[in-house]
Amino acid sequence: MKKADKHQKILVAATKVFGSKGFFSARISDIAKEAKVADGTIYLYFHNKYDILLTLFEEEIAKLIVDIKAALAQEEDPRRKLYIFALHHLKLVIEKKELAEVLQMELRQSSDSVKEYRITKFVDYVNIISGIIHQGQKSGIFRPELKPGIIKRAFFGALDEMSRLWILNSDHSYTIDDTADEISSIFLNGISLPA
Amino acid sequence: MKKADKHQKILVAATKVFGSKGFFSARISDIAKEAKVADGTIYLYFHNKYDILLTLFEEEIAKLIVDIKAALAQEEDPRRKLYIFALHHLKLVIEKKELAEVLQMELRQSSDSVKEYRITKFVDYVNIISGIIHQGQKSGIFRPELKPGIIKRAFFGALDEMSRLWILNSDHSYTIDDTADEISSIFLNGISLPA
DNA sequence: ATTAGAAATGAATTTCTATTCATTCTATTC
DNA sequence: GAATAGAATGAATAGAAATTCATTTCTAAT
Repeated sequence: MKKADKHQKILVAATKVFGSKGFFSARISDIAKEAKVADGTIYLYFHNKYDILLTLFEEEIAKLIVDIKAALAQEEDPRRKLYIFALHHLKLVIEKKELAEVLQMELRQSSDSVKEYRITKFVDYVNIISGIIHQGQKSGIFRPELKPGIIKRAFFGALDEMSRLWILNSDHSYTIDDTADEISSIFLNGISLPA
Repeated sequence: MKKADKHQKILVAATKVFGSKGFFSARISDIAKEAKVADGTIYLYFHNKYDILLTLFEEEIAKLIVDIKAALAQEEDPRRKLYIFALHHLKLVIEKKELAEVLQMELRQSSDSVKEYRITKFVDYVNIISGIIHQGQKSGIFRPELKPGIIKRAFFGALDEMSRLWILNSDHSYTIDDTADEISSIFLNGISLPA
């Protein structure tokens, strides 16, 4: 097995274990077992437990950004773009459940040391939303008085919360497409009827 | 000092410590020190570390529900109610920063054991939102085709994400009122201009 | 003032697990 | 097929903290 393969294999295992038990409750030996390597082997590829989490986070968000940007490039209309972003984000939850769980956690971990780091890659991701909003305001489609900085957070928060619902419940009354549609519709048109 | 006081004193200390270091990185001895009691004393009031977190969560959410319901009772219009909910939720972040941090974490902790429990009280809280939506749909103010179950999550998610921003950043460009206003405005009216 | 019972203490114990490293395995080269 | 270097192993170590409990301190009733 190539070196890169084992690195990857450990990351995949770690994603699974972190996703199900959470970072702190996850044991190195759990990850090792899942990856079918010895405990010590993990330290040939990562500095320590936390390093596994960070690497995971970095690499996966980077992939996500590439994917979503490619999908958005196909589309001109900011309204459609918002929908596409929602769809992509929610798809992640279906296709990479464990990863989604890890991201959710990692983002919230309130430990001062974690607060420091984190940011960079994730900020890039969320800024894709404000880019869309901005474009829509420039072309006169979105209300100009709204602050992209708030909207991006609100939109991301809404999606993130839906993801959590998906992860926690197993019922799944709604499809991904319906959910993406409803969320983007709420943001685009609001919930009030015209007076 | 009365027994109940010490119970409370430990909870307050725990809120502070959990909020700043996170549940797992928080030490019982940190909490003891903060509460100015001996380590062992904590075990006279709580079964274990996790029990502190759960109690905290339960008691505080219960208070929050009472508060917010009282505020809502003053108001008839569902649109105003949504704003009031937002305002109250965001105020929590200002007034009880540490508590807000604990709630954020606790909600996300993905460890199967935690997933089990959690729910009850928190569900009650979020259901206040769907109650408002429902009322608005019944009285013909909100679009009837939207699903309250999704909206409540989206709305809560948006607020929760704003809270996180507040906790993480110290810049705070916007006031609480403006933010509550903007978030509820987005939900009520959407971001698109009339065609 | 005495004292029984409750409450609090914090050093000692126990448990748990991340990390290390001496040893073993594997594959490549001559 | 022996030699060598790189990779992998997993038992042993070390450190950290949750929890316990023998002892001390406080409280209030008589």
